[in-house]
Amino acid sequence: MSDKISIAVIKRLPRYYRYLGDLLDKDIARISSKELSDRMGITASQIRQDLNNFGSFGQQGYGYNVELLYNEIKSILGLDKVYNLALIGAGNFGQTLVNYPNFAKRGFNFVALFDTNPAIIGTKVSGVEVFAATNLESFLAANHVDIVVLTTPASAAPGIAKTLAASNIKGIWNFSNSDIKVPAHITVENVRLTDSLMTLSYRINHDEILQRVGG
Amino acid sequence: MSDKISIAVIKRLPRYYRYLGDLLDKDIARISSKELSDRMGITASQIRQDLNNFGSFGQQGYGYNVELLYNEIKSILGLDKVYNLALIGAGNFGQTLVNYPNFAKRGFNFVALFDTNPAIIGTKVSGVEVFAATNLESFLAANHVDIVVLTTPASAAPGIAKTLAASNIKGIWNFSNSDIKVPAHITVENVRLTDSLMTLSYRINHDEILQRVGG
DNA sequence: ATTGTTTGTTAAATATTATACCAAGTTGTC
DNA sequence: GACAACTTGGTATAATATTTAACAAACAAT
Repeated sequence: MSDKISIAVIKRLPRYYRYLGDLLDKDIARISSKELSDRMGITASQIRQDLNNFGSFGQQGYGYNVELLYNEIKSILGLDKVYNLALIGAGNFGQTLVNYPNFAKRGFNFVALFDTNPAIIGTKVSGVEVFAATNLESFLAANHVDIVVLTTPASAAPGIAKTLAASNIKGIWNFSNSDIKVPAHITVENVRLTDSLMTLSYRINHDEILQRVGG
Repeated sequence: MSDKISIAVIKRLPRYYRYLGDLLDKDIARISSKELSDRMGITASQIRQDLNNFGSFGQQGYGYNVELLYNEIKSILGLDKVYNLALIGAGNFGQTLVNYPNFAKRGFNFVALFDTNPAIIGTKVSGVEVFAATNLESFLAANHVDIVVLTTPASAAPGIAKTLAASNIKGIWNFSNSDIKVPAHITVENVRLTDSLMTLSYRINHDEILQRVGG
């Protein structure tokens, strides 16, 4: 079942999840792969194949029960669980993430923030305290943290990565523009805003019509 | 030359650019594909093949001149130009982007912000004025804007997309969680933070060691 | 001159991704 | 309850993309 699912499939799951959520909101109870195909601009065949990586959720002659499939994908994505997040780098950008209500709504709860700036250490952001970065190691040792959100300048990232490597966190959501190295048991998900903007810049200047939904 | 470059190659360019910038900072004047390979964790063969999509920048027996290659990639990415940006949705997240100094440093200049919130219309963020969203269409008609940064809630996106479709902007940097539809002459680059977090969630729960640098 | 380096480029190998297909199970209708 | 219309699951196939290997040719260095 969970055997070598391609990364391309995994990256499509959140989009399926979003569309199914929309259908749920519209009280649509069932949907066929063909109908979903029309809405999403993906072939019905691919939709069925994607889903069948994880199990058989549909029924011949009927299609898929929207709510059931929604919950299946939710579970596949691990969104039926709750996660403790710690954020490192509580500047402008970091604070914006903490303030964003949708993460908490989905079970991603910030439990602590860390920074080196004395001006903000001791303050709270959305009710979450900002600690001195020097406390990071002991905090991670004493508290359960699943995911570290890294929003520091690139220069600070390697040092932090070393601390994280020795902790028992499970994942890093890395917004810093640095290739961080940690052991394989820690999963790193990179978000590279400047890279994304540069890619857009490239495509604007070389628009040989390779427009894709992936964008 | 600029014929059907694969998206995978394009997405590696910013990373090359970053590494070359680091080398420049360290006053390293030349580098071979082999050496770069060791630093970046990419095969030398791939590096050479990637670069040769755009021209012949190296020299046998010598390698690559760092500064020259850096500038070539800069030019390939279109970073030797200046772009006018308008941001729609000047909330927390939008303001953070406007305040981020690195974009301006790279030639991406915000010229106007738009929002529907009366409380912030008329104010300035980093010296850039916030206009009423109703003025968007006329502003785009009267001013040169290359890129629109879309940081609104998903619900607002389709309506805005319609306005943008009729404008002469070149690209959209879309942070809204919506699949926006515009004519092919407008390039859309999506940044999906929630999708990224969901992908991380999935990988944390199914870590079958498919750790990749792409992350 | 000669040796060692290193590129550019073609070719081969691999991997990935997407599509087509159809038997078999359901639904809904008459 | 039989029949027609749907629609899935799964396999097979096709298409595409990506990566690696290999090596002649060009250059550097001494």
